[in-house]
Amino acid sequence: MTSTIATRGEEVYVRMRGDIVAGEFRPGTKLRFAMLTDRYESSASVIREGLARLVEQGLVLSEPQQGYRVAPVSIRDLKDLTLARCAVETQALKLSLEHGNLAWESSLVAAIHALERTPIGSKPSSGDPWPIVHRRFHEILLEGCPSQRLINTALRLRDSAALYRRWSLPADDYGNRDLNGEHRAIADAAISRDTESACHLLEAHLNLTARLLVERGLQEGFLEESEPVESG
Amino acid sequence: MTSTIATRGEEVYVRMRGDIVAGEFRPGTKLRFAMLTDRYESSASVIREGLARLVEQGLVLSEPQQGYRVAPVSIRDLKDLTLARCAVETQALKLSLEHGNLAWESSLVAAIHALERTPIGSKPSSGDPWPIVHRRFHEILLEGCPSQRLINTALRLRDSAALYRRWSLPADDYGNRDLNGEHRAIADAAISRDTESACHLLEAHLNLTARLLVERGLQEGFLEESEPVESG
DNA sequence: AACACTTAATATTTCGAAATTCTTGACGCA
DNA sequence: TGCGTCAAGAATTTCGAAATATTAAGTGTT
Repeated sequence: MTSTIATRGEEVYVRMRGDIVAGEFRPGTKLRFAMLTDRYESSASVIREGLARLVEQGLVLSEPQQGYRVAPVSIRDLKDLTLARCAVETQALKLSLEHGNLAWESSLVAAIHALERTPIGSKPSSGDPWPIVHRRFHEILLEGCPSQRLINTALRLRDSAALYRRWSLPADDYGNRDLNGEHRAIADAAISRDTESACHLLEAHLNLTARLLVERGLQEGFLEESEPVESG
Repeated sequence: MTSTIATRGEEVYVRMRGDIVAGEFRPGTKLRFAMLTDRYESSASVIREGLARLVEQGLVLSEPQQGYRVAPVSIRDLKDLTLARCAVETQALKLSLEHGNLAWESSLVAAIHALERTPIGSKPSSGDPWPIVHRRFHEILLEGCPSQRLINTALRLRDSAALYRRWSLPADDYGNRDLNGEHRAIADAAISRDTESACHLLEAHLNLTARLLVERGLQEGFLEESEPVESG
């Protein structure tokens, strides 16, 4: 099941990516080679290769001759990202509903079933299964789409958004929100092939998350309108 | 005007990318380090860094322990790509028409003016200005979109499509087609903020190109339904 | 001839150190 | 005190070679 990783570079890349998305490094922090070579037990060349890929995904920022840092978060960028996600995910969802076969429909039923029965973790922790089940649900939602590139684009944007979820939302705010209800509504619309409704519900779902993140982030004073340049 | 490039790695990346998009290397061909280090006068580490970024963009394929190769082309992938481009570009265009201001509108007028007056090159050559003006037109079309990420996504997909244009369409086929007319129609709809028409016209434009590429590619026997695994 | 095994050659991958650039802080001077 | 200069230190970037894996060739056996 667990695929063996062929090269050290690939392994380092996967681990770095996982650490960033999981929130091991705070957005905006400098990623020093001394630390990285120590942590991932590889030479600078290999680390650098992984960082290059992460830069391309927008998870890491490159500052020539000054190294790399975790992509900073900002309200401006969150709005930008949310707009892009709404655009891409609704289109992928539309195609998914139009082309998804019975097998896809069934896997979606399974996914919403599992999601509704997985308790929503109260605090961000690496052992919490909910984010994984949640991500899987949204992924399957799009999986009927015949364009793999479009699906990949959506998933990549989703991973960028994961940074915001991890860093600005104390998870007990989930309580104010009927997340299961939202997901159920989207799934039901999808299964009954109601493209119009499904897309609107998904868009509302994404926008609501973004709005809550902004409100919560502002309270914490963590998200800034302008991107931070310095950070200890 | 020409921005100085900060690191050798960045320069190598830009050159490799340009060479691939311009069609210096045939799709599917192996990119050997001996050749690359010689051509770009850099060590393997630097080359590898650039390749990692290109892999992330889908322009290059990585085969662990067996090196890298230029992304192969196939009809299946062209359809996948075209579907993704229609989805993303129409959404970006829609947002662009909704948010683009007068400055954007003016630059679009300038772009279509320049495009109509640039002769369409008859054969693929690096000195031909038309592809650049053409790309710029489509780029500006989207530039009113408030989400930079969405624009970037569209441009990245467009670059992947450039490989197909370069490798399967002998350019005299452009003659059968009123390209200027298509572009003019899109621009006019955009300027008069007719979102519906503009999106449909753009989608038709992209689909027609894809259809012609398939027809032409099949004639040449170059594009294959399945991706080639071997190539001398 | 066909196949398995071993060996040589070739290519990729990784490392550790050298080269380069940036950052820091002290010093001299207005 | 404030400011520019300059050296010392620290970090990034690049290289060239060592290590590892793959491919090709050769040898012997059936």
